[in-house]
Amino acid sequence: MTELAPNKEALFEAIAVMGKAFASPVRLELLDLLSQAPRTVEQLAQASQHSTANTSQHLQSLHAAGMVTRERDGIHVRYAIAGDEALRLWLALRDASVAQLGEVERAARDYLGPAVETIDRAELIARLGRGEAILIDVRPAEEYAAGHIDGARSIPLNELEQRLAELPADREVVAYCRGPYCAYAHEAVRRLHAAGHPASRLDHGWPEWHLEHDRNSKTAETRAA
Amino acid sequence: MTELAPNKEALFEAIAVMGKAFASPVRLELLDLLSQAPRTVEQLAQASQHSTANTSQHLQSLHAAGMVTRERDGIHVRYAIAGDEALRLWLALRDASVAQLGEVERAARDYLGPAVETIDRAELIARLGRGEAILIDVRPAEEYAAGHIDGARSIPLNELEQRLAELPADREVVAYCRGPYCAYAHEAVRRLHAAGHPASRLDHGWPEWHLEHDRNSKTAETRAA
DNA sequence: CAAGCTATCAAGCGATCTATTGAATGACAA
DNA sequence: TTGTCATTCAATAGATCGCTTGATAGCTTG
Repeated sequence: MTELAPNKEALFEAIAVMGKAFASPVRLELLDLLSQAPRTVEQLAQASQHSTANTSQHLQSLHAAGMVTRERDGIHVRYAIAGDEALRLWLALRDASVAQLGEVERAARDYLGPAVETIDRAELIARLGRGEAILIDVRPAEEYAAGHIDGARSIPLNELEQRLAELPADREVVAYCRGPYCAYAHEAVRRLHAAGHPASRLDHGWPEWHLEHDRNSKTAETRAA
Repeated sequence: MTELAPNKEALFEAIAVMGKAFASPVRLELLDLLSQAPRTVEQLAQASQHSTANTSQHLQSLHAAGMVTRERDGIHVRYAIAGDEALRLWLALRDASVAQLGEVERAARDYLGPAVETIDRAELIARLGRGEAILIDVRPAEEYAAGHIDGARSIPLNELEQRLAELPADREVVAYCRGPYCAYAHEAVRRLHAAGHPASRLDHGWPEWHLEHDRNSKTAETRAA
């Protein structure tokens, strides 16, 4: 057979750089945090419970793999996910893991606690249209500020009990958070039920919604560029 | 803030198992080979120029990550890509690498040689419909046997010169191979030009075509299941 | 310009990964 | 049963990775 492989290895080696980015739980956690909102190294270090130096090192791997962008902001360096393509890839890996590895699903179930009533995108839109429900974002306020579903109101999980009065008693509350494997919305629905308030959970988090909903506008952007 | 992270790590750790599968050039090469056709350990070891034991070890990582399936075939063990989801993920990672890392693209260009005329899916269908072109698959015969574009004829690259007579001189030849980063089709077009035959290259390989083309039937399958 | 803070760099140690070697398992055929 | 061959298991050295510590560079404020 004709020999056609002088540096085929180089090709796979280059792709493996990106693969390595996904090979560490720490980096995946950082990526997950960044898929909610841009953050500084310090914030990420604190959120992930690692030293600043170590966090910085992992962020550099992710940067080398093209998964995140880096930007000086005064005295800080702010990292963000590299774009919708990178976000899509991360979500695809996560979903593939869940689909193909049973372990992931078991780990998720242990972590999320008892099942709560869940509705999907179409059902949410229908209920909002009929004025039957109100939508709340139970993530931390900074993440809401960095991007949220149109029409949602920010009630971080740790403020939920004190702010129950803000929620009209006659309408169902739909809660969403970081994604299908984030426990915030599950927990919020359980607490609302405990307080006697009708509630359910949206099966998408902000990143999933963003990719799905802004697909048209984004592809238009890409086309223009 | 309410503490909600007893074993959140377990979740990322489980996802990282799949990530690790993509962290080694050797595993990526095996995955690439398997995305063309199922193969035994021995065949894979020979194709990738590694020892049998080493190849087997890497295949087990891929299996643990849920990326490949394993099946006894008499005295052999035949590995195959785990399904369209796994194939989709591999292609997504590869394409994302190419899009985001400049290095990959440079490595690819070095490897592929001078540019050749390339047409896309729609153009191929149009030309085939008008009877202007014939489509050839220049991959090894086993890969053609494991799956090929409907209507293509198998002419492995190393048999091309001897079989020029089979090609009608009045029709353009369109060649395809393993994918956009495989050199076979590029080389085939150059050789056909050298022999005075009009030729061009399809911008998709068999895996891409398969995912795109069989999408409808496959989602129907999934829905039925 | 000096102080104070954030992020990165550099070096080092332990843990993990990779490829090799040789032995063990499992299927087939005589 | 015995021999043979493909594959896997087990053990090992060498390389790489991951986290820590201490030093350095960059920006901002006084």
